[in-house]
Amino acid sequence: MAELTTLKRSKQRDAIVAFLKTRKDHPTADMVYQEIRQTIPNISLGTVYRNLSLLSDRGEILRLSCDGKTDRFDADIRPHYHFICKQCGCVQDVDLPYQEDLDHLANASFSGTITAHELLFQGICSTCESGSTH
Amino acid sequence: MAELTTLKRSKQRDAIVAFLKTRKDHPTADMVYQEIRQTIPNISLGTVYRNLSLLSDRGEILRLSCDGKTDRFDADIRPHYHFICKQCGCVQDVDLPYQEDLDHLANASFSGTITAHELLFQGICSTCESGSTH
DNA sequence: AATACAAATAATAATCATTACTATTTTGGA
DNA sequence: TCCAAAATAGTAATGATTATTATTTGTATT
Repeated sequence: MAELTTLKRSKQRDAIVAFLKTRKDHPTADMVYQEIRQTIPNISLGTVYRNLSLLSDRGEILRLSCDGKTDRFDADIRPHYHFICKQCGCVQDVDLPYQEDLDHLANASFSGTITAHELLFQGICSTCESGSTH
Repeated sequence: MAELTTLKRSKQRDAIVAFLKTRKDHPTADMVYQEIRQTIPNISLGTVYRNLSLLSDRGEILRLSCDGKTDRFDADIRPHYHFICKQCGCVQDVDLPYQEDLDHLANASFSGTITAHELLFQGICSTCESGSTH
């Protein structure tokens, strides 16, 4: 996975990272693609996927699997939790510090070794709550 | 999603549920298919997918999205946590009660309404630890 | 600045998991 | 037994992602 080859910069990869840093909604690969096309019209979708995988393999961005469907990407690599709205499917950050004690608690009765966890909250986002469309 | 149509029994669906109840490793749709074929040789993969979706929509089984790739299914519908091995990818149950306080903590600083969460632990399973293959 | 070579790209094809379609069969109540 | 709804097998289609390949680009070295 994470081969340690020498990276060479490309304006495509730079644009992908720069775009991700402006966003807090954890875009999918296709959302990144649609956005970068505005400035680099002939960028290939494969290039977007390859760079997103390369960057997350190297730990420069986070890959999130919130629904079973498409992965999302996050330029904020600090450990933090996420929320997904059951109605509109939007993904947001949750302002709750990483709970290390969960790893200790779980390890106590686990046969292998637990080193980390991912926590995904579910519910209804504020937008869906106000505009009652159900 | 969850249409409330009258169910009619089928030996295919019965076999799927019965099989899932014998397993604690949260099989994928294809694993279910491969197993059921042993007793119902001409079962269709589409039938397996349709029934797994139908059953999880009705809350009779759980659908798990542990890696970004393929969904897994669990006949144990009580809220509980899971573990995925970073080395072999196996999925196991974690013996830790559902932490309701996490939902309260997260809600305190959240704009919408959080009703539940999913928690996935990561690390190395005991099998990978003993057989050191790296 | 020119050279050289590895890395990156665009474009396309291929793969994998999953869903949709359709004609036929099965189920369970009238 | 009869019938309509539900379920099925088999197949085609979809959507997300990865692989392939010929060409282009970045950067270290002359």
